Amino acid sequence: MIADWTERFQGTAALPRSVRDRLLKEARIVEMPKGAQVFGPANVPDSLFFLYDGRIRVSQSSDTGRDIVLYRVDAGESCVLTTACMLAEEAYNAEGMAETDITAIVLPKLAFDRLVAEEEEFRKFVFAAYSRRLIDLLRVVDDVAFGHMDVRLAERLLTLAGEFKEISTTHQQLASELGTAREVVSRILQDFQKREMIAQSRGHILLLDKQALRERAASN
Amino acid sequence: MIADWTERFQGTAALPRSVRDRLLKEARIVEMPKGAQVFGPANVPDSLFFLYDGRIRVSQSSDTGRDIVLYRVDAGESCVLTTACMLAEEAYNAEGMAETDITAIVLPKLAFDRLVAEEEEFRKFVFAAYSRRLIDLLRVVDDVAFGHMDVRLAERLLTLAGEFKEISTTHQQLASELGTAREVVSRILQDFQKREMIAQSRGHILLLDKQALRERAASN
DNA sequence: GCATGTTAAGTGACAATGTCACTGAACCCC
DNA sequence: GGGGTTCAGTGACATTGTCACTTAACATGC
Repeated sequence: MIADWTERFQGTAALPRSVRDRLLKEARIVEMPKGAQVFGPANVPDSLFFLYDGRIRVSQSSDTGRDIVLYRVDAGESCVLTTACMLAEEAYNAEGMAETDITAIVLPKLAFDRLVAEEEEFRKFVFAAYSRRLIDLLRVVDDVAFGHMDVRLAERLLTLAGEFKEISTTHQQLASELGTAREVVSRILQDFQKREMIAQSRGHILLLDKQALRERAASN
Repeated sequence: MIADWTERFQGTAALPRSVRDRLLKEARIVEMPKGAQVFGPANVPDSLFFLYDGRIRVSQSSDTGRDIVLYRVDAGESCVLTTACMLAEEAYNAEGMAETDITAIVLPKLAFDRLVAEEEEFRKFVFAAYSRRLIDLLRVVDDVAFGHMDVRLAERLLTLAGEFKEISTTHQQLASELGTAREVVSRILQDFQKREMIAQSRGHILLLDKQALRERAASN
């Protein structure tokens, strides 16, 4: 069904045919349905994880029931947080959740080690993945510590909408994106509505004035 | 002055003598005074950085003038954020600041690459360093997004004091540790003072009741 | 259709934190 | 010991978080 997944990743596509053939033998292909927990506190992986298709949302939960999204893993990327936690063997309360149906490549630790040692391209790929996530997290820290909620929400609405004008999501889900409470999201969305930047109905938000949202997202 | 720095790092102490001798030739030893900026937005490093002696505080600044401490690099650790940013070649506004006089080992990227490729021990060391920092940042996100300020402050006071009872720091510096405003720190410290958990004088805080502080740090 | 249960969203009061403009106190240096 | 500088205290107010609740929309079974 997947002819040759090594095509898909920057870190593997450039490798010699022989190495790729070996990888195809060593790795398992795993499919999971939308909504499945890919990894989590009760589910620490012992292998390396490369996302072939779909999208994973990595979030952190507090004991008080609030969540915050740390970053998303897209197709073609590796999920280094699993790697990190595997290597550090430390507890953590981050969770990876399949946001769509996903197909992933699971590479045993041993094969991963050999690849990192032997193949510079792959090594670059892995380090770049780590760096990317570190920088993602720096951004999250910056937002949470210093950002204003209306700005962050406007930004997130635009991101979630992409090229479309409508988002299917609840206030609670948006709150979990940003690490805040539902009531706060409701308040701000009401304000946006009053200003005719958006229209709302149960479970849906229509972005009426993306330009205004962009301005809000860029301010302060 | 430094006989053989390769003794000092987990990633290098276990290497064969020949490799370590080569490293001693390839790396430079750098000393910086307390207060110096080790790296920063205007000062992106092009080499790898291992801290031989001293301590570095890595913090992030907002445009509004507030700061937050992300983590500290202690002697024997590497500073992977520089690595990350070097590799990602992305802008970032984190800053490394020498908290004491420091002595560091600066390894050219090429030598680093070779070492990662050839030496498993070193590779483990580097990955562990990355993982550690990722997890440090997860902790920061958790604290900032979900933690209460009094709890975080109590915790930080205990950490900064270590085994001692007195801390020499200003309210402003504490605020910069936690990513909040000086006034907030002042308010909470006044409360601590009223409860006789601490005593204050200009530039100094005396921890009178560490047990109470520990309880506060553990609560909520 | 309609009753009923469930989930989503709205509301008001209050607490915690962030921001601003200012005052007062401690220290430093000549 | 006067004058400047840094540190800390203060009150007013804005934003955000928390709580307890109400109201509205949808889903389901009858």
